[in-house]
Amino acid sequence: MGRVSQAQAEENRRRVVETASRLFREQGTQVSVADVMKAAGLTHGGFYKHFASKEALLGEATAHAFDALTQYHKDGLEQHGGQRGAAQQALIDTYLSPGHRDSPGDGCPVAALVTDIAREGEEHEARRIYTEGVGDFAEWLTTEDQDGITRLCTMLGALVLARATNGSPLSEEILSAARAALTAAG
Amino acid sequence: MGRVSQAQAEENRRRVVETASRLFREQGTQVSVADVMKAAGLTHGGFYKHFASKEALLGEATAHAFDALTQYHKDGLEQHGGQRGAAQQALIDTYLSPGHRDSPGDGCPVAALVTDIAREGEEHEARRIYTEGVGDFAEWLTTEDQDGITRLCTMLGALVLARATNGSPLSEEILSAARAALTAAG
DNA sequence: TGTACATCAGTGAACGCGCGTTCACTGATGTAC
DNA sequence: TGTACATCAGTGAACGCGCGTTCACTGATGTAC
Repeated sequence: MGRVSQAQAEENRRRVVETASRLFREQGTQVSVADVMKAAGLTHGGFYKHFASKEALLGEATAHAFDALTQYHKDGLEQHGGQRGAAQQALIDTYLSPGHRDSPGDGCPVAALVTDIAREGEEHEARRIYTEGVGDFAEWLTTEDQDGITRLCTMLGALVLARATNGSPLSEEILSAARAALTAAG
Repeated sequence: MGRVSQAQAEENRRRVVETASRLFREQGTQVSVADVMKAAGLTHGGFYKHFASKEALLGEATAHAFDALTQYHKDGLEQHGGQRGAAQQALIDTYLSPGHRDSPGDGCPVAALVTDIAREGEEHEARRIYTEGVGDFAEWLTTEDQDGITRLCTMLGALVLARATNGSPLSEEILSAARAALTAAG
């Protein structure tokens, strides 16, 4: 295959970032460059025409996932006619659903990347974006009565625990216990 | 070096498991067999005299960490003269301290291994032990008024989030917000 | 208690493999006239 | 609008390296007499 149009190249790049964003959340950041490129329908050699390094891709993939999260929050608010409380409750129910537990690839990046980010150096671009995203999410969850940070901790803790115990009845118990707690105190 | 006494061999094996238990919690399960052996003061070649595979080591290392957790709970209860509420409150304060955040290697295995375990197959020994450990921990945290599962979710969520945002002021905010919430609702 | 020898914990080189990254090459695209 | 040529996105082989695992070897330990 020879040269490809600028529009096609741009589209390919976008698809690589999107694919990486999904695979990193699904399988962790140790997914290989070759795996990402293959899943995006390309060969691995061309990777460095678009990105300086795998680290740079992680930065962009993280940013992409958090942009999607922000958009998701906006859409949710709009769907509930701007009623914050209703949008929050809907988010909580979706967040703590078996569906979200079973598809980390297009789910919450705060939960999916939490351990990988903790192990990256503090100066990493992905970590800066992550920290900012956590702050935004917590703010979004804040109510008159309840601290958003604590609510986020409970939601995220429940999701990652439900994933780690998936296959055991305990996994469902975790999701419903957290859902009940966040709904009652809401 | 030639053969080593049975007592020495047993001691070496114990040290490998202990070292692995620490390194897996600190850096994740992708720590290499060679790294573990080196940190235990041995060369990597002898590893397979003691363990069938790296997976088997992960199983034993996970079991070791959860045994230590159980012991920690028992000790805590004893130190507070068998008063469950006081022991729980002391645990929560330690759990959500910067000290625990900064030393995952000898900290809670539920938090340190959560993502790695989620990515292991459901039939893995380490996962069985992990799930059992989560159930025990949740039971230990239960009070008359509050569900232990939810409390565990909040604690664990706060700890992993504080680790991922470490270096930012948000990290300390997360710890103190969760501490306040878990103390007030006790 | 001493002696002869089998055992086996630990060593370090080696195995095939996949990693992140580089590079010479291809040939359609983009551009200068 | 057509033609000639430079550009460069994508390919696939190759790089050095570290991985999990294997193996021939060493020599102190454990045991049989």
